[in-house]
Amino acid sequence: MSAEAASAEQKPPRKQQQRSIVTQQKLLDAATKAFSENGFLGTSTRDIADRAGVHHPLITYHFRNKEALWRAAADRIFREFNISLVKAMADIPEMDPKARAEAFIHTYVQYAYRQPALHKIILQESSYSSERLDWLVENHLKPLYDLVIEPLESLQRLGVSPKGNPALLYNMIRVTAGGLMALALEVQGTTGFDLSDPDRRQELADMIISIFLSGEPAERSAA
Amino acid sequence: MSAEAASAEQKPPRKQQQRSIVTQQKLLDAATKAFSENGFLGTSTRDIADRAGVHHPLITYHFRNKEALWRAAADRIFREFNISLVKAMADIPEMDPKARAEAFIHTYVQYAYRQPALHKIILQESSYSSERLDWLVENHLKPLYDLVIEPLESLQRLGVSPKGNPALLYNMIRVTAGGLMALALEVQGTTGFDLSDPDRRQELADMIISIFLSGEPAERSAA
DNA sequence: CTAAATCCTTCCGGGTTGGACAAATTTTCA
DNA sequence: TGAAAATTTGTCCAACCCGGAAGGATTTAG
Repeated sequence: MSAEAASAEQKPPRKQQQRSIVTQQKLLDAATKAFSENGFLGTSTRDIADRAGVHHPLITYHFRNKEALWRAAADRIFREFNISLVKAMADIPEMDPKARAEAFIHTYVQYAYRQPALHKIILQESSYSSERLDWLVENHLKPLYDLVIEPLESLQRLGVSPKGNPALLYNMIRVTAGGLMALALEVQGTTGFDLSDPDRRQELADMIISIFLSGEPAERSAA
Repeated sequence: MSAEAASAEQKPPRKQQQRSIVTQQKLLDAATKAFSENGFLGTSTRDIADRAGVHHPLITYHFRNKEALWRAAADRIFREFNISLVKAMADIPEMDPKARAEAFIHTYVQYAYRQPALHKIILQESSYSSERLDWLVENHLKPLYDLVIEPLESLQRLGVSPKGNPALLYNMIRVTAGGLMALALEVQGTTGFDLSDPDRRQELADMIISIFLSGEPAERSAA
């Protein structure tokens, strides 16, 4: 809880106050929601400040400007997601790639529900090319892909995962696990399937696993 | 080519002029792109008019207001998609549900590429509940779902499609076929997979089929 | 208690918002 | 061909919102 929250530059002689951290979080939360709903261009800094219940000049104070705020918000989402992944992987032995893949999918489904912005922001930025999309790809999406693609290929060789282009396979998994969460409202309306129900999310995760990892889930099958 | 283009109410004593149809189309095209990029709130009518290369008061003239324009644009997308589906299904005998499912997937992939707004608009409107989302569900999404869900269940019973909640299965297919197109830019950047290449789309469709319809594609395997 | 960190208030110039309306232009049809 | 209808244009509006700057008030750390 010392100085680290993205605004420190050198060595601040004073430590960051608690309330400052709180408002930064509130702003990041609000920015995340707003940006994922209306995209970067469609979102105004004032809207963000309003959602956060904070005066809008605080954005300029804590983050340099709108662009930097977007970056900070996106950064946090993907960092947190990575942390969740690392945490989930920690227990599982490296020589059990199938179990690791299952953990990956469970984590993905859970995180994407808690934080649907994970996909919505990608979606928003995929509408047209922008420096933000490039930044997202370079700093978060590509690194994760590079990390995951090799184990996935080995799962294909083992006959656990379906054959075919691994990049496609990766994206299909990603989109069924996370992309569906971005559609939760519509899915609920159209099919009645309620993704806000934990059991239903478990069902989804299990189904993804059973489809993309052939056998049934290793231990936590609960449908 | 008589009166039918969404603004006719009773029996107009004069027929609609050709140029009027053209500007309506231009406006609908522009609106579709703009709304799918920036959502309803994030889009201004002036932006739409600019994209269409048309003076903005024409929006008020041809469509009543922003809301009605959104509705007309969404309506056209989903109608056209339905037409594509019907056309694709026409050839295929009703007693070959697997072939029909394959045609469904091919059509979905192709249409979602040509018109990624098909998914982007749903995505945009799924961010928060709105009358527009309700309208979308009631008038387009639910009807399609109701039409497709029963054959899909029978495919599951036949052992062609993987077991599990059919609503989930439907959405997984939908999202891998269409949702990926909304991410085309990002997929290209992250994995190098180029969805603008027809062969690649064919590869995707074939892979979806091989995963969700067990066997290999009936006749048009070309990967 | 004092100086730094944080927050609040106010202001800015300007751009944009959705929509209204009358005048100009083009097209249809008698 | 000419008059009426359909369509387009140009302009106006009143309001509101835009991102950001600046300085004074308040809270907090040390």
